[in-house]
Amino acid sequence: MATTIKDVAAAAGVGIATVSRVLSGTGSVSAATRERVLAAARALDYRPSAVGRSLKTRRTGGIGLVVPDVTDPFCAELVAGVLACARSLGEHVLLDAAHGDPEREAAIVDRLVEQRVDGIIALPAGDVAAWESAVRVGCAVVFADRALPALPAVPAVLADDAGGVRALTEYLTGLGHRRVAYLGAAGPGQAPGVRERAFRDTLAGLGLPVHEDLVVAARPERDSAYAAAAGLLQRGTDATAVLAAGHLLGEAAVLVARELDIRVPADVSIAMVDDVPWAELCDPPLTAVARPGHDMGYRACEAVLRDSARRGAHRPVPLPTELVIRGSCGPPRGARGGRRASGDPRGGR
Amino acid sequence: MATTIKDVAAAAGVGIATVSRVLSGTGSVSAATRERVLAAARALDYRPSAVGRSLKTRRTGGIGLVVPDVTDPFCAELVAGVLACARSLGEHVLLDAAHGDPEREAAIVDRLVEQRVDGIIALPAGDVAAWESAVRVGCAVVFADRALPALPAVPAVLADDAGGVRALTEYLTGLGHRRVAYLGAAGPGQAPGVRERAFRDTLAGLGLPVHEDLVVAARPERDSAYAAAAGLLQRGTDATAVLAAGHLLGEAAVLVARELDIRVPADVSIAMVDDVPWAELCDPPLTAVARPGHDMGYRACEAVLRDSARRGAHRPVPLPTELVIRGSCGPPRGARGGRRASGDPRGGR
DNA sequence: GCACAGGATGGAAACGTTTCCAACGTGAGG
DNA sequence: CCTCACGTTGGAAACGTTTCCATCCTGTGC
Repeated sequence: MATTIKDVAAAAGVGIATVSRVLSGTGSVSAATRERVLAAARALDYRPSAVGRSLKTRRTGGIGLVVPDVTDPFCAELVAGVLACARSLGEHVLLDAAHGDPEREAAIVDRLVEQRVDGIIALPAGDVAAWESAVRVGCAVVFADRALPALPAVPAVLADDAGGVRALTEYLTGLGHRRVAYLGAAGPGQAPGVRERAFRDTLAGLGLPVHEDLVVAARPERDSAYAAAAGLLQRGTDATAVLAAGHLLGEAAVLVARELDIRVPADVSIAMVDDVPWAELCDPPLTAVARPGHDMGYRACEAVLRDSARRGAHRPVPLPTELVIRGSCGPPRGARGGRRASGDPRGGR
Repeated sequence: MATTIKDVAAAAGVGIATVSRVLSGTGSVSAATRERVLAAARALDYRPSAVGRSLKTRRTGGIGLVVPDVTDPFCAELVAGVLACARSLGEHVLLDAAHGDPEREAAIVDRLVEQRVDGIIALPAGDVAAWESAVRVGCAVVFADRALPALPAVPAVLADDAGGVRALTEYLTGLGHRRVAYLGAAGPGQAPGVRERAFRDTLAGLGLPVHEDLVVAARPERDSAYAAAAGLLQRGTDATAVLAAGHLLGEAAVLVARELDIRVPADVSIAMVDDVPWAELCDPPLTAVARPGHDMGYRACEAVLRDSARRGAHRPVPLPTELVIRGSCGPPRGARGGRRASGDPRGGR
């Protein structure tokens, strides 16, 4: 059915080795033969089969990409970066979404290994065993955006989240806020993430107390984020600013504030990590920490191919973030009216 | 280096055919042998090679997906749908972005054909030749979201864009608008798209005139959209409502309106096609026509695999859209006699 | 006790490439 | 005129599977 190199060889009246040489450009062939082969290939609509080639060359030219969710703007940006790099390096990309489910992630990784991708890039959900086994069978793996502490040997391309949160915390406190809420902390049983730690450390470094009641736990999912934001903003608005640890948290904060008729930034300032497109569209535009998603994807792709060439030169320098100041943050309410931020009651509106 | 089926066979003391039978579950093997093989496979960390298998079975289990841009929320939604279906059908997905460039698209399609994907799903950019050649060599192709008029033989999964625009147009005129602008028309030399045609037809059907000066051309790209929106809204605001033909156009309209201090919906109503997440976040929340991106992706994936089983049963029924009414549209300014903006039936906050 | 059915098993071919290696001119240098 | 080098060329092996087919063995029915 499908035409193979053999058909082309027969049609051109040459051996298959010659066809291969012509089409791959290697070796030497006379100009006349080359023309004949090319003509035959064109006439027969011949498309070389990558699977035959891959079997022989032991390289598929594919790289696997595992993200939590393609519809997440940050993930999408990162995917775009990987795509861009892959294209420029002549590779293609196998994409799948794990949706935060380690089991699903394990299944995806297994499949990618079976497919013999040249390398895998992942925003890991946490299935340590699957990743271990992947690297054990010799698959190049690079993490992006976040790493797995249990697997320090796997290179990771990270953003300077801590620096971003620090800049944001300093900015808010610099505006006069003394009761800054942190939305998106780790749950009771879990270890705090880098962002939460940066938040706490920055406040501590500034000699300011961390109000534990303002550090609220939330997973980066819409319902969890919304519930947490509602819980935070409903109970008398004693926080004068909210630092959302991710764009889903920020979205929730904006939504809840609007529903509760809390004015931004007059009543409460809001800022978040991740400068997604809608940050500029909402009213007022949201101040955010931009993380270089595209760049991270691009670099992860470079790294995974470099690594697949077996030169494991880790470059653990985190990529810089940028604080993008828009209109959603101002001085704490009452700061200009004589009422000091310290004993600020829940006067509200 | 990598362990193959031969190694497993040797380790288990059986033939490779037996290993294959055990691992693929076909044929009959004694329980004892099965255990021995399984143990050997586990001990050796054996991962069957999909490329070997694909070569023999002539199916790769991969499907190609070509979109304009992964960072576009609608595309991302569609990709997610394809991913979901592919997963449930045991396939994997090769993704690439053409960025509206036919040449790039052709290169991507060529590569996917080389990779011997079981089928290709695409939001085509327009490279007719590449698609023709792909179907000629026997590759199953399904278009999604838009079709290529030059290739009527390729099945397409479409949304009822015309119905959506009609609903939106009727809604706006129903609010009393007589000067509705259409943002995102085809350029001078090009044929109008389905949406523009639906807009015109609906007005005509209502016995209302189409104001040609309010039908402004724009490509669905940020700069083009912004320029068009600025051009439209700056020249005295003679339009009382803007129908944006896509979310990028809608975004531009919102941004320009804010910069020009045009109140929405008091001064001008804005609505758009594509109910992307930020529509709910902006202020006021944007009325939009929701198109089932996820569903379209899912169905396109089903169709392409059905089709690859060579049963080309086209189902050209367009998927329904839904008009999601939020706060960005109200009666035209001055409709109530004075300049009263409050008392809108649709309170835009 | 013997033929036969049928389950279990291994050998080998095939899938479509790439690439090593041998063979075959053919022209040049001795 | 012979040899040697070199550019061209084709055969064949290898890559890792699946699967057809033949073989072997164990019961079973007569």
